[in-house]
Amino acid sequence: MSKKIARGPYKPGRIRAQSRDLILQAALAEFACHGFRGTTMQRIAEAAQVPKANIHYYFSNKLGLYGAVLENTLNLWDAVFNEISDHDEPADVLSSYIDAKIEFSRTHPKASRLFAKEMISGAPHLSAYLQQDYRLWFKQRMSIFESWIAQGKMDNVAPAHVIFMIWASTQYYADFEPQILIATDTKTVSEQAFLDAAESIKHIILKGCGIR
Amino acid sequence: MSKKIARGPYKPGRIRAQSRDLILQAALAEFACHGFRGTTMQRIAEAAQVPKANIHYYFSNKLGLYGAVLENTLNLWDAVFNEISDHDEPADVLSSYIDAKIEFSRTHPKASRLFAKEMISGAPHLSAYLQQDYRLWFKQRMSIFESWIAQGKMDNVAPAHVIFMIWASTQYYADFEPQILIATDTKTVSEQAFLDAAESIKHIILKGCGIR
DNA sequence: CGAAAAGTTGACTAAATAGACAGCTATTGA
DNA sequence: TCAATAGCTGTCTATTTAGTCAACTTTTCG
Repeated sequence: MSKKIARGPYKPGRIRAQSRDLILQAALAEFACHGFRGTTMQRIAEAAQVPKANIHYYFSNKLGLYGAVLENTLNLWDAVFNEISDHDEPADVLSSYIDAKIEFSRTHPKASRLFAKEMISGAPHLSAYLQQDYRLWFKQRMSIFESWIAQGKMDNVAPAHVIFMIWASTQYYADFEPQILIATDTKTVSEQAFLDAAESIKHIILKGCGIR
Repeated sequence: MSKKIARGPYKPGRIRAQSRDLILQAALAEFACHGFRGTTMQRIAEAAQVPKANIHYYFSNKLGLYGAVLENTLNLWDAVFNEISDHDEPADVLSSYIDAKIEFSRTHPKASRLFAKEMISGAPHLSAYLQQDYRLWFKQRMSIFESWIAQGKMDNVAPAHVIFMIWASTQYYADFEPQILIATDTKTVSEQAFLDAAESIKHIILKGCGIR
């Protein structure tokens, strides 16, 4: 451990070494798998291959580290949330969103699992982060769905439940991977399986909502 | 704590007092919320209102207790799994199954969450329990779907993904309750919300699969 | 009844854990 | 070059935790 990176003018707490990223990455893996209380600083240190004391150099304490990991994760979510506002036709909007969500599950399974663990535990550390934007996003999408229904572009299905169904179905492929592996008797969920999943979900959601 | 129950002929480890159920119930709540490692025997003891040492009278150790809780939970799942073999028409079969799954989410949210936590953690303690029956059940349903497709009773959608979609959508209402509460800005998920969810899921899945 | 077993518990122990801290090395910028 | 600071780490400590144990109370059944 003797890697350093270029550093700008001295501003305490601004620019940090690579170790910080190693720690965040290892912490995400551990927290996603064992939750906040179930994760030990020692295990994170071992996974990141840094001494435990080094973690406490970059993060005030365990909760601080967890908060940093959560924040990283939520920024990733936001990117997917906002990636769908260009199109107008329900079929295009939902298709893109489902594709983006499935792709997120494939490329960021740990982030998805961390989020899921938080939710299942009652979101004890999450409320502070989302509250504001989250509801706004949800309400806006709800009203878009309602206008589509009014225009006869889709069936009169409760918009909230459609959104929940999309979230549930797409996140499932990251969060419940073992269940998929056991059921399908395979070792890994292939990229093709993710693509197939996206196709099936799109078919069922679009046709099921009477779109197009 | 001085309640006892009627006991049969003396067979060590056969018939146990009410405390055992209290402990199992408290343990389910704690494990479902904090996972295996994140749960302490002390907290379970407090929740069950028994001394910690009493837990170790009924259960060999923490893992033994967790195993007992898991087994209880999986027995509940099995009941739902097998509750759908009477009907023949896809619409009836899927409707009943979705209703049963949503009802399970409503009445046994903790069991659902415990199961979800296990899956997200990589199912470290679960493999031993299901493996056998689980795949069989899955394969049987898959072939039923395939025969429906062959008979033109439903669209050619990959059966596995349909099942995953039903599992994901129905379990979501138990596992991700906080996400629902935040999104819909409510305090609790009402029974009516569960019924609405079931209706929406049934509508989308059935129509989406081209059934009836 | 009364001995034996079931059921219960407070007090203890060994291990694990979060975090503190003093001292070390490497890098910076004047 | 060199002092100041960033970056790093071995060691220690107070606390929490799983699990033990011996002693206690209640129930069973001959």
